[in-house]
Amino acid sequence: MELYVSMHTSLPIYEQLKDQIRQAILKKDLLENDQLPSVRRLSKDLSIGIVTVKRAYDDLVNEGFIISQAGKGYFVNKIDIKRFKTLHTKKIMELLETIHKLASEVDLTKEEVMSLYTQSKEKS
Amino acid sequence: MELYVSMHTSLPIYEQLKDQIRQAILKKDLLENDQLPSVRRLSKDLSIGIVTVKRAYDDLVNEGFIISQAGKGYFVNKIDIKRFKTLHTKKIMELLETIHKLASEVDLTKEEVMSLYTQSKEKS
Amino acid sequence: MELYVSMHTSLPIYEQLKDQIRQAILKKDLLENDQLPSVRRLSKDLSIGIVTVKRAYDDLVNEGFIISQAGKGYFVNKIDIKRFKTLHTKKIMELLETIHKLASEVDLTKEEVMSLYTQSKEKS
Amino acid sequence: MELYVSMHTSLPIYEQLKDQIRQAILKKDLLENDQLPSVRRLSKDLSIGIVTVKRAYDDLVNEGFIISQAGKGYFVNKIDIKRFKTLHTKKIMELLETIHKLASEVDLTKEEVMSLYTQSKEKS
DNA sequence: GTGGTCTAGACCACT
DNA sequence: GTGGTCTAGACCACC
Repeated sequence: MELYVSMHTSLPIYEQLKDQIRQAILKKDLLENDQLPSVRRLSKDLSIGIVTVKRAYDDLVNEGFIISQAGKGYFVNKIDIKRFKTLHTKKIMELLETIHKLASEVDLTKEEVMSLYTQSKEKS
Repeated sequence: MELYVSMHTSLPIYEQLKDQIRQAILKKDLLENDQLPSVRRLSKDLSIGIVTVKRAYDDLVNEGFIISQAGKGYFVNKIDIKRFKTLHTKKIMELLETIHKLASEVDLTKEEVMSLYTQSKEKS
Repeated sequence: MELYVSMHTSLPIYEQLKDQIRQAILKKDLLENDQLPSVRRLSKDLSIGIVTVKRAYDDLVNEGFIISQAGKGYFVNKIDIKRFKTLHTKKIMELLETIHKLASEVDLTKEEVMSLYTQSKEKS
Repeated sequence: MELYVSMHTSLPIYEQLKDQIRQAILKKDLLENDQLPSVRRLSKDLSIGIVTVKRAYDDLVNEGFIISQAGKGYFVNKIDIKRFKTLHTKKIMELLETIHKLASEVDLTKEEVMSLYTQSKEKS
């Protein structure tokens, strides 16, 4: 798998790494039990700090995407994609309800909110 | 101003009060320095607990809509409605970006998110 | 973590709790995702009312330090301490500008304002 | 008395007017019962809207600096400068206490806060 | 078990 | 009179 980082963005490096690895797992580019590059190796290849890589890996461990095996390395965890999607959709619903409340306070219609959403998609 | 609460809704009483007072201020039914009903008075009039009224008032103080003067009462604060709307829209944009990120992780299309939003509107 | 409250101070109990928990998070004694004592537990341990504990926790949720998960408990939120300090300093600057305006209206010199600040420090 | 407004500032025009008139009264450039320029006159002289002038005058009436006499105009009110100073100093003390609390949360020393104050003075 | 909401009192300090 | 704080219960829904 190919990982890369950009210095020309406000997104922290470890977040960039997390996003890519998460995506790779969800798109099945990385499969269960696949080993991730070692912290030192990735640090060298991308010319970034060891701590930064460690931070990304640790976060992903916390999120349940990967597991750490002491002395061996980090490996892709078994993911229940269905459950993952359900949780994500639930989170999105919650955010939408918050938005709905905020929107009603400033009299924004559904169409205006959708237009804002399209804008936010184009930005990224 | 007329305030009322309904027991036949899932919306907490203090949220109902907050919504009504917030709207009254935004619609200029309540003007700067207007005094709100005292906590005890409103508690009696609506047959609800003192703490419930206070909870609503305190939240509105936190949101900057009203101010409290110990020993005198609660009063409508000076609000820059334009600034308020700008901040609100900005907050909505941020939430939409978070949603966009989450949605891309589970391959939800714009249309599917829109449909979820419509659902969340219908619930309330 | 050890929490305690004193009845021999004018500082409200919930403010004492908030201060201690906030400091613990900022000093990294409490880390992301750490669980706080349950409302009932802390209420019993400190011999204070449930509502008082909840008031402290809810305020900290509002400030973004912790999050609540219904049915599970309160947990330390992900905090960007740098950003937090920047925002705090900005807020202080704004207050100082307000003070500056007020001070100029009553011809208070910088030294007199400084002296008032020292007094306010001694009170607490 | 000379009044002027600048378009090259973020401060609303009516705030600029209020500041100048308040200052004039406190510096005794305007004395009790002095008549202010009529709303229409000032609006023409400064090439600003009637509503803007009215807004400034009304705010000053609210603050107790001037009074409106229907059909005659606006006049400087009797000001208890001592009381005014006391109230202002009290307000400043409150703001300083808020600052003190914020400062202690981010470990800012008294000296650093004072330095920020000096900066805010230089900006204006 | 947990938090979320609500009630019905109480006492204090300020105006 | 007012708000500010606090207690000691209660019921619900979620996990």
